[in-house]
Amino acid sequence: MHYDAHTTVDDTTLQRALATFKQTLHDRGLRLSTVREAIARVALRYDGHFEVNDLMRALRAANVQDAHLATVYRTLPLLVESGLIQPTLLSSSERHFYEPAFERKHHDHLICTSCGRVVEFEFEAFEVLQRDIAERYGFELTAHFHELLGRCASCRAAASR
Amino acid sequence: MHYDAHTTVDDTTLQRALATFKQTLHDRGLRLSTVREAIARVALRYDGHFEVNDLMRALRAANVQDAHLATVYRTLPLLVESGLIQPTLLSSSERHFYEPAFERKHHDHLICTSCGRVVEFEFEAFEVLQRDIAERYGFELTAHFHELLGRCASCRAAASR
DNA sequence: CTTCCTGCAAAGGCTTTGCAAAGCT
DNA sequence: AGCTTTGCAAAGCCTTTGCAGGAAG
Repeated sequence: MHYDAHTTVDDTTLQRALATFKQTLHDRGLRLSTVREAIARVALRYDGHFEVNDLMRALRAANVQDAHLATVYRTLPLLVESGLIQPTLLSSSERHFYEPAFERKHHDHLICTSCGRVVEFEFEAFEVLQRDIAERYGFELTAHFHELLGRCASCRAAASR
Repeated sequence: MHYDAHTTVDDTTLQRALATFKQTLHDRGLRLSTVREAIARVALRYDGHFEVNDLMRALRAANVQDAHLATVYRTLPLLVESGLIQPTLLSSSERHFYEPAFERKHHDHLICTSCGRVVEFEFEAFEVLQRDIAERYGFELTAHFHELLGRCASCRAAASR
C-alpha cells in the first residue's frame, strides 16, 4: 500500500503518548507492561496505515520478538481507547486497519482503487457541514468516517494510454 | 437494528432491476438462475440494512428454502456489481452489511452508537465538496463512504435523566 | 502476595473453495 | 452436449478466549 509521506512522531511526543497510555491503563486498573509499551511505540511510529500483520512485522523488525499475536490483538483496543491510534480505511473492510492518531490533526482519506494509494485530506467545510447535519437530526456527533474512492491521476494516465 | 422507514421497491422497479441483473450476468457469460433471481428479489425488497444472516432469514421467510448459504455468498458480489444492492455501514465492520440500491437516490448514514438507529441523509453540498477535493488531488471519484456516528436525541435525553 | 499479563493452543465466526451432481440453453 | 450453477462439506482466515505460568506493583 502506498501513502503520502507522514511525519513520524518525535521523541517528546512519543513520551507524551506513552504517558497518556499509561494514564488510561491506570484509570482502568491496568498496567503499562513492557510488551504493551513496545507495541505502543511501534504502532505510534508506524508510517501509514497498518493492520495486525503489518504491526507484527514491524514489531519483529524492531526486535520485539516477544509480542505474541494474541497480545497484539488484546492491546490494539487499548491503544484506540487511549487515542494513540485510530481505526481507519474501513472500505477495505476485509481486515481492520489502523493508523497513528496521537496529537495528529483529524483527516479523511482519498483512496485510489486501482493502485491503492492513500491520500489524506482535511477540509474544514466538511466538518462544519457534518455538524449541521447532525444537529438537524438531533444527533450529538462523536466521530465520523469519510472515504473517497476513485482513481488517482497516474492510474488514469496509465489507463488512457 | 432500527432505521427510518423506507419505501420498498414496487413491482415495475423490481422487474427493471431483475432485467438489469440479467443483463449484467449475461455480459459476463452467466445466467439468471432460479435461485439467483429469488435472492435478488428478497435482497431488493429488504427493508433496511442487512448482512448475510439477515438475508438468509428473509429468504426462509419468503419460502426460498433452497438458497444455500454458500450460494448467497456467491451471489452478493453479483448483486453489488449489478447495482441492485450496495455495501454499507462500514463502521460496524464486524460483518459485511448491504442495502438495496437499485434506482435509489444516493445517501449517507447517521448512526446512533447508543441505540443503533440509522438515519439516512443526503446533502448535495457534500457531493460538491467531495468532487472539489477529488479534483484537487487529481482523482476521479467512483464512490464514497460517509458515516456520522453519535448519539441520537432520544438517547441523549435518556442519558441526561 | 495479590492482581494483572502473556504465550500458547484451541475454539469461534464468517467467508471461500473444491467437487460432483443437477440445471440451463 | 456443453456449459454454468448449486449444495455440501471442508478448509481458510482473522480474531477471540481459557488457562497456567510469569511479571509487576
